Amino acid sequence: MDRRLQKTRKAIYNAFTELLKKENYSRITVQHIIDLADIGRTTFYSHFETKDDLLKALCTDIFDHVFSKDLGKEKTHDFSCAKDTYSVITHILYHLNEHMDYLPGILSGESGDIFMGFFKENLTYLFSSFIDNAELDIPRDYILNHMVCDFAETVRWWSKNKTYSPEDIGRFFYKSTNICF
Amino acid sequence: MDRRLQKTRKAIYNAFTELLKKENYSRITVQHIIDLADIGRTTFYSHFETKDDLLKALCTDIFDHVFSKDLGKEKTHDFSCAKDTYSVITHILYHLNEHMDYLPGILSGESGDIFMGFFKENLTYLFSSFIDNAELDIPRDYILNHMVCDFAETVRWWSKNKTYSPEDIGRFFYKSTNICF
DNA sequence: TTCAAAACGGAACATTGTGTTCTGTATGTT
DNA sequence: AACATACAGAACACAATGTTCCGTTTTGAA
Repeated sequence: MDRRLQKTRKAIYNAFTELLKKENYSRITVQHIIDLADIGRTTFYSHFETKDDLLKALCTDIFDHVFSKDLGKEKTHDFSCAKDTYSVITHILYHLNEHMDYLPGILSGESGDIFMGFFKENLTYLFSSFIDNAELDIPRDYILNHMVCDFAETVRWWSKNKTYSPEDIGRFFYKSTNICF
Repeated sequence: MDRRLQKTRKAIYNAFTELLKKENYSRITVQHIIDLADIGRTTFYSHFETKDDLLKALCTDIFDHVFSKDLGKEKTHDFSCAKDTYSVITHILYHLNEHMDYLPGILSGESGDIFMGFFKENLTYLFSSFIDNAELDIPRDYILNHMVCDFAETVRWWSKNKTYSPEDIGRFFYKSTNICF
């Protein structure tokens, strides 16, 4: 409720994402964030325990926005219908696109693992409903991991080839991943 | 030529891989390596500039062994023949299996990026010959990245599910990647 | 066998980044 | 206005890195 809390929290977020546009997560120090956000050292550590903690909070925000908001009201979707599957994927890509300017700064090193952990967790939940009818001689877990990593790596590739639209990327992914779709 | 050089170098390597079996790369300090290898601090830094430098040297060793040794004499292979492609993949998996006990310690964080960088570089070179005949409406670069990441992530998955044989993993990969094979 | 070059060991050091603690000030809520 | 708390700033302890200096041991060649 205290405006000060939200104000400094936002200042930290802005400084963090701003720095991520120019530099990789691992090269950013807490001091950089503090300086750019123009706050005291104590203040930062009263909001976040560590730099990783800040990153996790940012990831939570991103994926709450990307997944729950859209996919929550998509209960009507019929995942056995290829068109709906495609539209869900494109929707996710659209929302990720909003964060694309600072995503490359996260997608490497330990921070990449943290981000991908959140991403895969959400994707696993989403994709697991797609393959319950599969009866291949390949472990279900392998297939699920395969699809999730495939999509996640597609996004990583996209972050390095930003000329493409969400629709393009969705199509690339959809066409190259034949299994269970 | 100096036996001391090779002796301490081997001691460092052994200590490093031994520590990687129990702990992630990022948690291992130079001091740990020094202690286990039973060498002086100065000695370590006369061999390797940094901890990352040591990792890169290890990666070079691994992939020189995995790729060049086997794939060098496989010039006879006809990559348009599916059977040969499969055998090449299985061969790579066989050799990677020799390092599987300490691979999980590498495959996370910054060290994972470094390892994957070497791995993907080799895979890209290998796979690029597979898809020159493709005329899809998807960027060639995307497809190549797709296949490389697919295989790399398969190995990563394998490192967490060690109950499977190289043949199993080769089959999983081969069956789930339809494109260009 | 001798001897110079080198590799090694050990201790100390500067540096960087982290996370904590303290004290005093400023701000928001009631 | 008054109380609570969020903030600023400086100082601190701690951990890990990479360097420097100096003395000792080993190696390979003369």
